[in-house]
Amino acid sequence: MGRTHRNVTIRDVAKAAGVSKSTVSLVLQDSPKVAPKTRERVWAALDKLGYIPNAAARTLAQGRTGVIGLATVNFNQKLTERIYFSGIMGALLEVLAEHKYHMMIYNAAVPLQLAVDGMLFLSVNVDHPLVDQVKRARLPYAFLNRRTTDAETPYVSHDFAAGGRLAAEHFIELGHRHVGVLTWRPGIPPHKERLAGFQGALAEAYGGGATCTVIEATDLMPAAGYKGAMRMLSGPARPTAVFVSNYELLPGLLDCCRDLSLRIPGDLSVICFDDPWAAGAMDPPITVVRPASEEVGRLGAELIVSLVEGRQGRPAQTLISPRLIVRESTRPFDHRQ
Amino acid sequence: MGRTHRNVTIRDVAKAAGVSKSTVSLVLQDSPKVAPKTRERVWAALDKLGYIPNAAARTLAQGRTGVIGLATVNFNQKLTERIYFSGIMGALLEVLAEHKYHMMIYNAAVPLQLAVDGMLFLSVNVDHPLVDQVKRARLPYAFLNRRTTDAETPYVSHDFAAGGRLAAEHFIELGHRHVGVLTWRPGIPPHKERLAGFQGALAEAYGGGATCTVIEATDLMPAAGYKGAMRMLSGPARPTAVFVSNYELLPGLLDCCRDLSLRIPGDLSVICFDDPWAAGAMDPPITVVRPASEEVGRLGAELIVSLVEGRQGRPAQTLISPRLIVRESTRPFDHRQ
DNA sequence: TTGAAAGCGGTACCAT
DNA sequence: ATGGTACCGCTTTCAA
Repeated sequence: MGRTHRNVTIRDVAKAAGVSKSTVSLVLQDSPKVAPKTRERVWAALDKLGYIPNAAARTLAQGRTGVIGLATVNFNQKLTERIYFSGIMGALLEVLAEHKYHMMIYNAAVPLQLAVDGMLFLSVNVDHPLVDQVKRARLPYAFLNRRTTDAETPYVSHDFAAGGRLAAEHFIELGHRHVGVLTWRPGIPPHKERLAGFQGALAEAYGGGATCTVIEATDLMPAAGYKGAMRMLSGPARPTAVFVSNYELLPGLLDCCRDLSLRIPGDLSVICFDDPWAAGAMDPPITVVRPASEEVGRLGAELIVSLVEGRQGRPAQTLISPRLIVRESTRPFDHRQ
Repeated sequence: MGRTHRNVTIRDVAKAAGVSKSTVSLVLQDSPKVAPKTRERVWAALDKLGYIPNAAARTLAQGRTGVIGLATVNFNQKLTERIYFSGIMGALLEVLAEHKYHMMIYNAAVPLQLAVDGMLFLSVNVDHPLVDQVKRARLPYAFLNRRTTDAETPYVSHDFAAGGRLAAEHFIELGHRHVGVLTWRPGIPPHKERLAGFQGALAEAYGGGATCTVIEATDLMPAAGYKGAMRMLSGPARPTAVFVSNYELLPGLLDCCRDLSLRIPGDLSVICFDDPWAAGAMDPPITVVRPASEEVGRLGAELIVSLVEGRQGRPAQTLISPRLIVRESTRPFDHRQ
């Protein structure tokens, strides 16, 4: 399977068809300026020799690749298994395909050979060195799942704060005053914003008259979720409602409730950020705040394509609001408790 | 963000440093043949001008891209959300990065511009037109999640039949004789093999002395799983154990059991092919046959790299056996029932 | 140690 | 309608 023979080039085809390179090139581009008879002869030669165009040569000549890059800091097992990855990925690929673009995946671990017309940064911080390289190459780019403070840098992200608010407001409506948040790395933007939104809504509704216990899991393994949940739920000042800020912590929480014989939603209301697989088929079906990852993917793809193709149509900065999906893990606070 | 200015080329750098293109090229490749002083001058110019190499030009000159392609027939929302996709993807990206390759994703929906050193086909049938194109281009390639009948075509896949057998053997050990399989499209290779393995083991153990009800879901939506499960479980000849051949059908089955007040594993033992998210945190934790997707990704990446680089090290055809993970959804058949 | 020049495989302009 | 030819940006001989 090695590359033994030289590949067939446009030149070979030209010779075989008895025409010039230019003519073959025109035929390949379906130009109307070629006489039907010539066209046929060229096609025959193309077919017979099994011509396959050389993408690099074409790119070099045209200055465009027909490829959009997707870069992230760490494409690894953990990342690709995360729920938001697959959602975004599918939408990106669908929309890019509609616009006739392929996608190249750039791993920050590999020295990057820029061979794309534009770049999407997925969950990459704005000040990452990768970004500089792309800027220097003068490639159009946009951020996904990250927002920026300036008004120029294009991005499509979730309104994480709105998501947090949604959860808090649902709890508030149900009369819960003693609530908890199970989170992870509350310092990084997406989690920080969820928490801020949640606490903001709480403060607006109750002023200081509510308690909100924030527990930070040490990592995203089920065991860490369990331990965090245990810390929150085993004490005397147990909250009556918990917002799980990251879906990967949910199984641990559910296990913990089972072990403590806490019924959901009887003893504890639960909202999960993210709508993980089978959340609706769990026992009980879990109320979630669902970020529209597909939407981010879709708009992100449209955005980068419009930037690449120089259309200025769509807004360069978009924030998508998550949706609250009420299922059966939340219920009104029972004052007789 | 348009491409206004021309990009800095090796030629500009050469002029700025007062040397020739060749010297700059040598410096870029860390060649020892350049005098230290010259090297420094060139570096300074490189830096000052913010030079970014043009990948297409380099590829054209060298005949290699440093990119491996991943092609599938339909990269869409549904696919990327499938459990095996993320598992394979993560492993592929990790291993390719170790070997300094990026990955290009080819969507069969877009006319394919071959700009890679080798191609992986993910769940693409061997006779698909895509494959022909790649063969004609004389690119090394390998199949993932598909096996071939000949002895040459390289592939890495799961031993789906072994997976089916594993499930059946577990049921047999537990004394179940009346079993069911909830499947989908039993005609396509991966599903066909699971079913064949399952039924084969059953026949070996019991000869004709067992009943195996096979129900085919109409699609992979939860509702279809529910309907299929209902057909299997609501009749009088209800099996005592069910093998769910596709994880996407599992939620429907669980719902159905709840509605029919069938306890798992008390009234029904359940094994699921695939180990979906939170299967171990469900109530009860589900016994599964887990295909080693990461392993397929890892070996697939190693394989294509070795083919591209002309090393003949590793076997070209590999089948990975799934593992049975016994949790709490299976138990011995109770003859007093 | 450095430079000149010939490709790599296309595209596109300008003649004819 | 077709052919000649000058690029596109980089690598890689080959001479000097």
